[in-house]
Amino acid sequence: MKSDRSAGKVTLADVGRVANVSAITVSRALRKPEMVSPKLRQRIEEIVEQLGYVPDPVARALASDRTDVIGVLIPSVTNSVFADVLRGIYAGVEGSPFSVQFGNTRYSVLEEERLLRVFLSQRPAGLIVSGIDQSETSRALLMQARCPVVQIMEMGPAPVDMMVGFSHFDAAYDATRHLIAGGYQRIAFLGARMDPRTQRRLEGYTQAVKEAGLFDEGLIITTPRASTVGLGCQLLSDLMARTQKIDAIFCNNDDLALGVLFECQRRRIAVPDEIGLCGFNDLEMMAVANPPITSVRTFRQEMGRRAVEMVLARIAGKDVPQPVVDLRYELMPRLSTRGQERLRRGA
Amino acid sequence: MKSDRSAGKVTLADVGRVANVSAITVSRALRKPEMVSPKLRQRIEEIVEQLGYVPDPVARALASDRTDVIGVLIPSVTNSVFADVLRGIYAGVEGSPFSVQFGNTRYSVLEEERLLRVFLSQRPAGLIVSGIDQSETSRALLMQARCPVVQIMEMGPAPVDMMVGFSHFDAAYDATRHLIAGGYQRIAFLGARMDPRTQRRLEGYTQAVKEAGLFDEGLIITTPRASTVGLGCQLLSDLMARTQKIDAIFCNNDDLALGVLFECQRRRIAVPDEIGLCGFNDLEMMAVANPPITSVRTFRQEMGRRAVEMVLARIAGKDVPQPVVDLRYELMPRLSTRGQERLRRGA
DNA sequence: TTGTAAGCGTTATCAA
DNA sequence: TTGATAACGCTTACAA
Repeated sequence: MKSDRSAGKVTLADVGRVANVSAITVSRALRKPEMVSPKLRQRIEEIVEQLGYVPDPVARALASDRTDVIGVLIPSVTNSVFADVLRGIYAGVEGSPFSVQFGNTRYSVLEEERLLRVFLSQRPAGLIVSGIDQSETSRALLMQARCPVVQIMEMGPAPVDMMVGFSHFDAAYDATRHLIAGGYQRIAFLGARMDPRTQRRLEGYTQAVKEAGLFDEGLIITTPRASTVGLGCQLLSDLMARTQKIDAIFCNNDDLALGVLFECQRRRIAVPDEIGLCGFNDLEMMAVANPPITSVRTFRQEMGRRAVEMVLARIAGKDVPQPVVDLRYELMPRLSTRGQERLRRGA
Repeated sequence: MKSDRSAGKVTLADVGRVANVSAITVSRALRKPEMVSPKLRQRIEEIVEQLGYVPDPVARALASDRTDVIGVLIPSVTNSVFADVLRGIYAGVEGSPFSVQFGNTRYSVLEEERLLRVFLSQRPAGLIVSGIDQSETSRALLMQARCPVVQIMEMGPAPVDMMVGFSHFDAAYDATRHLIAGGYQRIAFLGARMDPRTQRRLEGYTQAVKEAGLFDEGLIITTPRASTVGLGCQLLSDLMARTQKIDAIFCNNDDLALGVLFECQRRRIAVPDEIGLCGFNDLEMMAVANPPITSVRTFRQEMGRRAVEMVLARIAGKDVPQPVVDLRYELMPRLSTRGQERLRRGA
């Protein structure tokens, strides 16, 4: 007599009983069909169908010491950048037997460490973590992890295992070069949140303006606050209060850029004729804003998809020929940075 | 001798061995401290610390027939509305021993049903599902679920168990009344995605304009495509191609509204003087757009938080005095719908 | 307050 | 190709 705890639950043994075989044979018929004779296999499949047997992932996990869960650690659920990465990750596991478990580190290295311990104690099939700035301990935990690990969002010299991302430094450097090439001389930088990736973008900007002899610390405004459109408005106000002598603004992301655009509209500052404007990430709205806003396109969904692909390949025992993938970025020049050009052309 | 599968893993039995007690006592010391004598409890805690014992959730789940996982089924990971709900859900489980497992139904009732089966087979501690339009089967599955269930995002007459949301019909009705009260006569409706919630908003709009004798089917444009800012631009173009005789637009969400604003700017259509504009959800950017855009504020994070609270209360065996919570909405009138007023005042 | 015994549903191991 | 047995680490039920 079955205990009432397992009320109604159909088990491998139940199927086996009906099929007159042992539970393990049913298990094999489902997991490794080639190990069971075709005739028996078919019979078992029918009975499974008929009884409505559903494998129990918890029991499987305990017995086999592994799960079908890929752990994902990201610093934010609301930041649309990470929402896009998540979408890519979802697309990646789609159709596979694997599922995804997220952890929100809230930009905290310590919280990341804590979550990592929790995740690792749960025998993940794979681990995807954001960035390359883990704590020493986290890094050690990841190195010891008995599953594939992918670091996403950035490129770095010492991958824990696998890596897919792009250089935020280079991306910001190139965007700034674009502004300089367009004739802008007084290029401000607006940065929010200032997580490691934002920091690197600031470094890229700094290097570019320094090389061009255009560096001015007074043109850099940063805040630890999370970026929003409203913050973009405010940072522009702060900037204008500080100095009127700017002719371009590089925003560390598109939310800020949109806010800057709105605030410019309100202040009757012409974009791009008086101020050039460049965002980062190339959110969908950038291309249809008025004017369309120059941005740096990043491949966020692709990043998630590739990370999952790499994990799955490794799990499948396949060789991953390219364990470090640089997805690059693409500068999307639009009207918002054509001010100097137009002026020169006498527009 | 321990098998090598459990390499290095510290178990309850290990702790018990060192403490000279049985495994079950250690288990109790950790889960129900009041059942173990203070002295022993403290000794056990020390040894746990010292040995670095971490409870194994998989084994616990198998033995106790329940997990600490709250399943969440949402139709989209990218839609910022659901991203906000997720944030609320995260905030809700924060600090509790519970974790969250998401499933993305991609607006498909069938996919929802499939995921529901998967989730239910995993003994969730609770279930949070979106909307009230589950399939018959899903509904039956939910009714049978041996865990608390919360439907979020909407209000409806027959909750499966608990419910927290608001009436999309009422919200849209009130927003449309606001436009009518402002003197607008030819009010268009722009709708994307057309999921059940959007449909109900369309119904609310329809009722309001019909009551006012302002209904005109030609003013309604809908598309199954997902809403984006770019789509807002395009729908405005479609609308203008169809008729010039409109003086206000109610967009079924803020993305569309923003696109409409940009497109109006491009076409030199003055908002609000020529066309009034109202969005839905009141995303952060609405308040800082140029002009600020009227919208209907919805309490998305709050919805997630409350849903989790209700689940946790029920798990804790507490009575949930209010199993159906209507979070309402708030009309946020802004400059974008003051056109007719201003005209009347001769502005 | 503590312990014993018996599972939970599956898979690994070894044997037939 | 199939099966018997023993885990996996924990908790429930019952006993002391």
